[in-house]
Amino acid sequence: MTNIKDLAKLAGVSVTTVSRVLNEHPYVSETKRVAVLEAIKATNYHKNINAVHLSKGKTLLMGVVLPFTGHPYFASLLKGIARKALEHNYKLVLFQTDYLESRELDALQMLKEKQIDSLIICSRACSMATIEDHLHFGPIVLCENLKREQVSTTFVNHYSVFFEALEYLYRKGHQQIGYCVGRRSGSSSAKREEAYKDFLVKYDLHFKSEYIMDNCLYVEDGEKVIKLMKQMAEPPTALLVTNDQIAAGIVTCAHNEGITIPDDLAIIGFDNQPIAKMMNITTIDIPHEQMGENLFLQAIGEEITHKEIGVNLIERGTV
Amino acid sequence: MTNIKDLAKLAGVSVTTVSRVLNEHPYVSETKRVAVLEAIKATNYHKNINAVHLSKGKTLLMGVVLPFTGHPYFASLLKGIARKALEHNYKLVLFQTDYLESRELDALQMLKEKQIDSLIICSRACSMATIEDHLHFGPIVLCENLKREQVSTTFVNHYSVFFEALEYLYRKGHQQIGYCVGRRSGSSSAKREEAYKDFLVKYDLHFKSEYIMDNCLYVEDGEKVIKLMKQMAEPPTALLVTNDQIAAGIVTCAHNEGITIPDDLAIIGFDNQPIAKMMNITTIDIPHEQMGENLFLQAIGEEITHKEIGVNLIERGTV
DNA sequence: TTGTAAGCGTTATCAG
DNA sequence: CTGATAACGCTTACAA
Repeated sequence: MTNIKDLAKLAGVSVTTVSRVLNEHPYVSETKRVAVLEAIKATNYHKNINAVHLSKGKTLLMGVVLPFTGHPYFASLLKGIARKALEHNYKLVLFQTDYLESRELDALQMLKEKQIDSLIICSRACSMATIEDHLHFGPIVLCENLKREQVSTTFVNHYSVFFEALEYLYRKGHQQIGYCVGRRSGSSSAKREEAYKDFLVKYDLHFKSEYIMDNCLYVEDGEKVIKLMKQMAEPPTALLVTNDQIAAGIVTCAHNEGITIPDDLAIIGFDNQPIAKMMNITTIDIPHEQMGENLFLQAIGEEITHKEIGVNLIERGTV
Repeated sequence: MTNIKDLAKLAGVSVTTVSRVLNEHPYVSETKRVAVLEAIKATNYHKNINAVHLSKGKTLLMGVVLPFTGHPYFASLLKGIARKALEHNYKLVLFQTDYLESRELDALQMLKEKQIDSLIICSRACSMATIEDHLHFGPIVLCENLKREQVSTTFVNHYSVFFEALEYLYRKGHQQIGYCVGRRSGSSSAKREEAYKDFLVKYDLHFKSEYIMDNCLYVEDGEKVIKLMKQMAEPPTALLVTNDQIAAGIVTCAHNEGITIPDDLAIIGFDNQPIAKMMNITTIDIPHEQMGENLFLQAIGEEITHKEIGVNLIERGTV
């Protein structure tokens, strides 16, 4: 494997000069430049990037922490991040955590060890204290509604979005409203639960814990939701479903079970995915790719910022 | 940022000794070990991994090239790869190519520059010649039906799988069979087209180019397929759909359009995704995660191997 | 415009 | 068991 020193010898110049043409610095005479270029061709030379990293203390590698890539929510986020990464010449190192804290710690460790320059955590499992402990090794950005001094965030205000959606359903005549989330212990779900309870108080409705359905992630979970509802003495007349995939599963399954939508059951999905359009599902459009882009930009930016992303209700046929 | 030299000074030993305790070598006296360990605690020391990489010439980083992560096929592959990566202490660098050759070249470049030890290409856009040019920089493994001397592969025999599926439909009485693929120019699709044509010849049926529908990737493409079929004078009575998502879209859409399944139209999906089970779609089970695992193992293995993965027809209600 | 030489932080070799 | 010292391959003052 030929290196910069060999090149120098071959071209009859110093390593510095070689480095200069490699990095397109000015102040290299045309003659020498050509000589070096020829040596490069002749030897099929290419840099050892690890040496560059060591020397510069930077890697142009960004870590991305997410529980799984298969879920459309994270896939969209990732798409936005990847787009900006490409533009800015960064590569992405993926950490699929399955919500295991240990995997998140792996990522934090790589930040420590300087193998990645910065870290985007799309969904956090570890404590904020742990995050803060690692902050001085490099920028960490989060995708949640938080406004700490030292951490940039991009987020949707799940509280107000949820509250408004609930009021929308209330105005449409619903008083028994349930909802499905992916992971009730997550920070977004906490905000949603808060909104839900405040909504109930405001309209003097009472809380039924069975109306909150947890662990809904994929289309097939729609079946589970319908089953749960059939077991209820007084099932909800409307459902907020935090992802269109599950909303689609519910709609399909309801159909098989002879439940009419929206008459027997109204549905509002989230994300405005293509499937929602196809199945004419009322949904809340959330620009995930744009969020991903913003996360990336924050991760390479100097200042700490907090960006709230706006959402948009798309009225279709399920309410 | 404290380094190994500082530690040595602090603990009153040589850098070599520090390195030894860091890497858990034997032959270090308990006294010195403890001294070093204490120095590590005291300084909150952590290795600079880039120096390790440079020194060792290895990174424990594996590149993964795929067009997009949102698609369930690639997501499953990635899941399998990630699982094994975790086990073997590798991290993954993601290259989302959108089938752009230039992005694939980025990955190849990183292999050259030793930033990644090896490369898994889940779906190839560049030529085999390009691949072969990079082979001596590190192992490259492919996910396609190919048996070259120097490249390991894990694959499904799309020719025979398709052929058998076609014969299955034929036995069920279908003579007008169409099919949908994601990317007709891909190597798997080429095999499928071959099988399709051979099937037609064998049973003396004639070829209709409109029966091959390209660019079907997501659920929503089901709508497109139904539209296309409605424009045909003589639409197919059965469809092979290379992904369950699209099959699901077709089933849903057909329903809306008053097309009865399987009477008016029979459907076989591919992949055996949960949605297929939920919607009772006959499908061909392909163990993608297992493929991903195998790809990873090949990428870190010494020898070149070629592994064909078996598939399994799941008979349900759409044929 | 060019080159020398000192880092960057480890690991590996080899002699003791 | 221990420690000098030479790699690893590149960047970057600094001097010329």
